Amino acid sequence: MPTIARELADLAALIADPGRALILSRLMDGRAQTAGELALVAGVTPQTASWHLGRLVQHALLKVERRGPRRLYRLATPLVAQILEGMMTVAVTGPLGSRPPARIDAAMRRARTCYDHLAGELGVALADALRERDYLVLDQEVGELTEVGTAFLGSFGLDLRPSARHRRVLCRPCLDWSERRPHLAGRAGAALAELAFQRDWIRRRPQGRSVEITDTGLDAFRSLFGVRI
Amino acid sequence: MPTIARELADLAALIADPGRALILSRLMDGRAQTAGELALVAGVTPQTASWHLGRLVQHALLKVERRGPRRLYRLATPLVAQILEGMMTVAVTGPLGSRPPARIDAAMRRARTCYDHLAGELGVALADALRERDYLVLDQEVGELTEVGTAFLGSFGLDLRPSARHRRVLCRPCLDWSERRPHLAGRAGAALAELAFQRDWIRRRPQGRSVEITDTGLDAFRSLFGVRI
DNA sequence: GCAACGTTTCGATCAGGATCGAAACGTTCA
DNA sequence: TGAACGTTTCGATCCTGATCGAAACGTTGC
Repeated sequence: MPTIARELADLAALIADPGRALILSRLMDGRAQTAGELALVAGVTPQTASWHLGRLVQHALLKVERRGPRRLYRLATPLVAQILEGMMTVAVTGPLGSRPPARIDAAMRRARTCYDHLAGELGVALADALRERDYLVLDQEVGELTEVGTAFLGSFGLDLRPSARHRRVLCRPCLDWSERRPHLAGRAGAALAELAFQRDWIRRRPQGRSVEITDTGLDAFRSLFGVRI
Repeated sequence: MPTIARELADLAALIADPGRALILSRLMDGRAQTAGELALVAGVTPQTASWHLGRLVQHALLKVERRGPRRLYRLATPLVAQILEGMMTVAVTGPLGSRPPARIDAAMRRARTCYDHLAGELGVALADALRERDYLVLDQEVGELTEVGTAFLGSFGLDLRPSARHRRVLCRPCLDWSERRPHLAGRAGAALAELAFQRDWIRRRPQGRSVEITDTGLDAFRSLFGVRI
């Protein structure tokens, strides 16, 4: 009877080291980083980081790709990001009565990417706004884009019509760990985030996965989507 | 920037101990167990188990309830079960090339409960059968009961009409870690599992969360649902 | 109130793994 | 080919946390 519990414990042990958790958290935007950069993120020497990265690759949480003399590490699959995000939600719910928002980084709470879509106050406010206009139906477990919603997003050039070609689901809720309410994920969430980057409404910060909302972005989110933020 | 990663690491450390993982795994059927029973499950002395249980309660993974001289422990919320289930999926995907099914307990793989619904070969086959008859649409991220499906399940006395009263979602996919394909969760999955217990199609085994499929159960699943198992 | 039982607290011990210095490896570029 | 750089391997050290014996605690039932 033990085996699956053992696998669970082994996986958890892999995430349980503060340095490795920092590395995983850093890679949750889906981008790749070199071993040296990740050593800085984890706050350890390169040789220690190498040991950690080796373990993460060996257990298939990360995959590595050689780019010249350096090695680029990234999350092995989107599923890994999704599980880590879920764990963060549980982690923050934490000790009863909760002490959560206080200890959370302000920039991360404001706006960040969650693998390929938007999260944080911005992500949740965007989902709320779309819902208020009846573009979207979304609760903690399921989500659906309405016809007017599809048309509305289509007016920005996003093709979100259901299609057999795409294996990926159109619209899915993703529980936001900092806001504790769902934001928009799936193909629709990813397309919206991509649009925001392209129009310079948001910009990636040099490190970390928090993003900066530009002035034009703030205007756009408010006037075009009715976001209250 | 570090804080959320730190929370993640702390949570993972909590699950990373083999004994605690066994305890959590044991409680994933949603039922409560006494401290003494859980000590046996974890394979440690009562005082060690007490130390583990204390940590799990302190970090809000478990909640405890006093029943006379003994204390009953159970998972704090369904979200905890959901996350653990997700972690198991990632854990089993594990090392490239995979060595998964071999090390997994046969009874668990055959049929088990996943908090409140059915999982394992039985759970996945049931979802497949419902899908083949166009009662259900289900992929890895979203699920929906069709009108004929709602009517079909209604003929067993299950009231699965959408309702504002129920906060809980009707139908949701849950990735099965042993089969690596989605099975049916949400209100519909829970109702179906309850039906199966009531009609004695399946029985809980004394310990663990695997279930036994009775002879009448096997007949019922095959003839009534078209399950190939 | 006392005895019995399940459970927790305390204290000491022990082990696994994270860490870094030193050195080797492998790739790129001159 | 040799030098420079990023990265990994090796070896030794150190520290956190899991473990159990012993004892205390709290509840129930007589």
